[in-house]
Amino acid sequence: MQEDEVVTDVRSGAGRTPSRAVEQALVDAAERVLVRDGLGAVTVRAVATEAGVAPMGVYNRFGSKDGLIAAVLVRGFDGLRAAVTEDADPDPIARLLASGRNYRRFALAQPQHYGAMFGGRPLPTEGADELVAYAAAAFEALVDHVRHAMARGALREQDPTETAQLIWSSVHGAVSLELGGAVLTPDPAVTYESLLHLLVDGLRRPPP
Amino acid sequence: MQEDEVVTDVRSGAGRTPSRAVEQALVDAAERVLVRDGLGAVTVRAVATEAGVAPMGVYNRFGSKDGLIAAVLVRGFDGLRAAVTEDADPDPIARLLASGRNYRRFALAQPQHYGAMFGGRPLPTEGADELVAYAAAAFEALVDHVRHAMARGALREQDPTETAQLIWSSVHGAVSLELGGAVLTPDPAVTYESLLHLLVDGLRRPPP
DNA sequence: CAGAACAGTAGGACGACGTTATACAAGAGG
DNA sequence: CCTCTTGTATAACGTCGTCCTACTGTTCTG
Repeated sequence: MQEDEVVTDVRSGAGRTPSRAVEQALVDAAERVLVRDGLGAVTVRAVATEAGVAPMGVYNRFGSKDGLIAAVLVRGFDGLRAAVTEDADPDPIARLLASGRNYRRFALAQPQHYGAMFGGRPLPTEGADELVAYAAAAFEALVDHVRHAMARGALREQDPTETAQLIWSSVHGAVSLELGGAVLTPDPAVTYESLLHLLVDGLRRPPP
Repeated sequence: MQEDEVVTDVRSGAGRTPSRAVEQALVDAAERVLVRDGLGAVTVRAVATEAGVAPMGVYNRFGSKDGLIAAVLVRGFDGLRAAVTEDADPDPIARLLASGRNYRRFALAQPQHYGAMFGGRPLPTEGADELVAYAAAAFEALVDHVRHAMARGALREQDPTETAQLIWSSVHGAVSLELGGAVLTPDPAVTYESLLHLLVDGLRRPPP
């Protein structure tokens, strides 16, 4: 934790520290436990057992339980960014709609990840910088789509961050409520689709 | 827990059980601890100490820690309903906008409550019925505003629940992200105002 | 090639948590 | 007056996150 230890060379994989594999195994195990048993079941002992290492390994590698969870959430944010980025339809509006649908699909497919990413209150302090960077990258992907749409004249020109924030707020709220079982309409998918169209229609460039 | 014990009469307040006061004291204490130290600090022992009773009182009165927290959240949802209901401007659109602003004001004024109401994942099982009822009442207040606006011809006619769900999703998402420090625009209040207008404009009855 | 220095591991221990079991005090019914 | 129910208080159990101590294997120096 003091300062970066300069590793002179990489040693072709399993050289200096044979424990980079342990690091990977711990994150894998934590992710498995998270998906299988929920965030509450992600305990240091359970993850260490699942990974086949001693509980102390968590503290050697990640500093604390929060550091380990942060490593898992980094993967989550990266997956979210990938979901938002894929299906880059050339048509700007189609691309935005696809991003919104993929956002929801990701959240419903990885509800435990999504809940831990946005529901768990105090974001882990350990490894928070990396976490924020990955979260910002996911948001930036959305901003890029907005910029693309504005450049093509498909969305009203204004600060892209402002517009992206509006979209993210609405989309996150809808997904968050749906995961919490608080969507009271008969078909959440239909309501979500209405929301997406409400957003893009409202943000469209008004006809000349 | 078996079945409803029929209390023959009310006994003018402090009759049969002198512990209704203890119940009140525990909820008050839990609320104080929640506001002062956050949800994580709401432990059975801490609340009992704050209320000046033994930890067992929590289990006698509420069955579990979750039951106690549910009692606190009932107050929270009631406050949220009150916030959404107040300022019932006769103009439907003004009323909707005021509700949205009051919703955010409530969340920012009671961030710990709001976080526990929507952020804490497994909603407490104990007293869940009452909790759901109060949450539904808050949502129903919004549905009423939407119905009022539709009846006056200010909003496009469709299922009011559907429309209210759209509004709630967006508003909750914005507030939730703001409480989590994830609003990346310079002035969250301005962005929130944009969101409110985007919603009401998009839901307005199109000109004839 | 031998010994020193050291990062990483293993296991147990500490305090705090939610919860439960056991023993005790106080008011209602006969 | 005795009994029985009801609620309280104390102490304990198991698990959690975290830390301390002893130990092992590797890496560098001579």
